[in-house]
Amino acid sequence: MADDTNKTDQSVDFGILNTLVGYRLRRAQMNFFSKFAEVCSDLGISPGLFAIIAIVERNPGLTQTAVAQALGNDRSAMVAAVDKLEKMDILERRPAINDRRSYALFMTKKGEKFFATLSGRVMEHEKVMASRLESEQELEWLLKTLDILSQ
Amino acid sequence: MADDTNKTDQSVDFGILNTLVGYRLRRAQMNFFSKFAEVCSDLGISPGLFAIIAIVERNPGLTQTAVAQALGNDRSAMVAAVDKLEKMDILERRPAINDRRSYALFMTKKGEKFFATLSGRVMEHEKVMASRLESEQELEWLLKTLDILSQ
DNA sequence: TATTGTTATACTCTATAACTATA
DNA sequence: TATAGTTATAGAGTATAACAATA
Repeated sequence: MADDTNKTDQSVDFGILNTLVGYRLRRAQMNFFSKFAEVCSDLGISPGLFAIIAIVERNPGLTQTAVAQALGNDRSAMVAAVDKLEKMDILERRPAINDRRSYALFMTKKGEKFFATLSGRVMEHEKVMASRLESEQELEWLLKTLDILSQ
Repeated sequence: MADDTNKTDQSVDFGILNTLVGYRLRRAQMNFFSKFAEVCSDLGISPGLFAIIAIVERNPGLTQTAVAQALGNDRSAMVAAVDKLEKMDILERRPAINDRRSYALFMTKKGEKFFATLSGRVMEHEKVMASRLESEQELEWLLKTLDILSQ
């Protein structure tokens, strides 16, 4: 099977890719996403939905558009997401009191409990990954660095 | 417009998201991808296509499946990608000499020049982003850390 | 039996444009 | 005029299953 005519997978040279932050970011993020799926897919929650819940839980009363802007998503993508979360009885739309065009988003009681379970699992996974780093200081440095590269 | 009934975007509390490496990775990677698009979309190259070219350029003769495995993609996704790159006269399929099932991938002459232009642009963008870091040492540390988190 | 390239398919994510009702 | 939510739509990316040719 292996010969010296066609290269085998083991000896692949990644060349410039090894020096690119962009490529390494992609690999690391893909790994985090697949681990997230292992931990949370049975609850029907994707990373994107988790982010929405986390924002609403901390900022009750935000409109759909405000949540979208905070997360860097498009308004239109919020509709199906909030529809799903409302059907799952995790959060609910209430008419905004001062603007009849918009809805304000709030957690349900079940949603609060659900988020506690969910964030527990996510933080557990984060701790496992963070344990690969050398110190708490290194984790803080990584978070700060990723934030600098996000703008 | 702004009032104290519904929160405005400026005051959004990201809560747990601020502590999650997974979320920060996503934001940073989205930023890198949109910058990559600004720099390379006029050449018709996405980050995924760039990675394929970079691997073939450094490892001429690899099969489609070998490239897919190296990049963590599925075989089936390679077909359309290689079709496109072949139509762009960047790389070419040649029958593998010892296995009539598979093709070996090679750069064309035009592809070599194209890749030089392309990687020049990408590295320029990388330098701009890396200049936000405090030192060359910090960049090395970031690349190493992202690699650790990719497995 | 297993593997390569391929096709078909489907599902998610994302982005755009247009509509309505309100502001 | 501008904005919020919505709908329709289209594109990219990704994953699975199955098939023919070949190992």
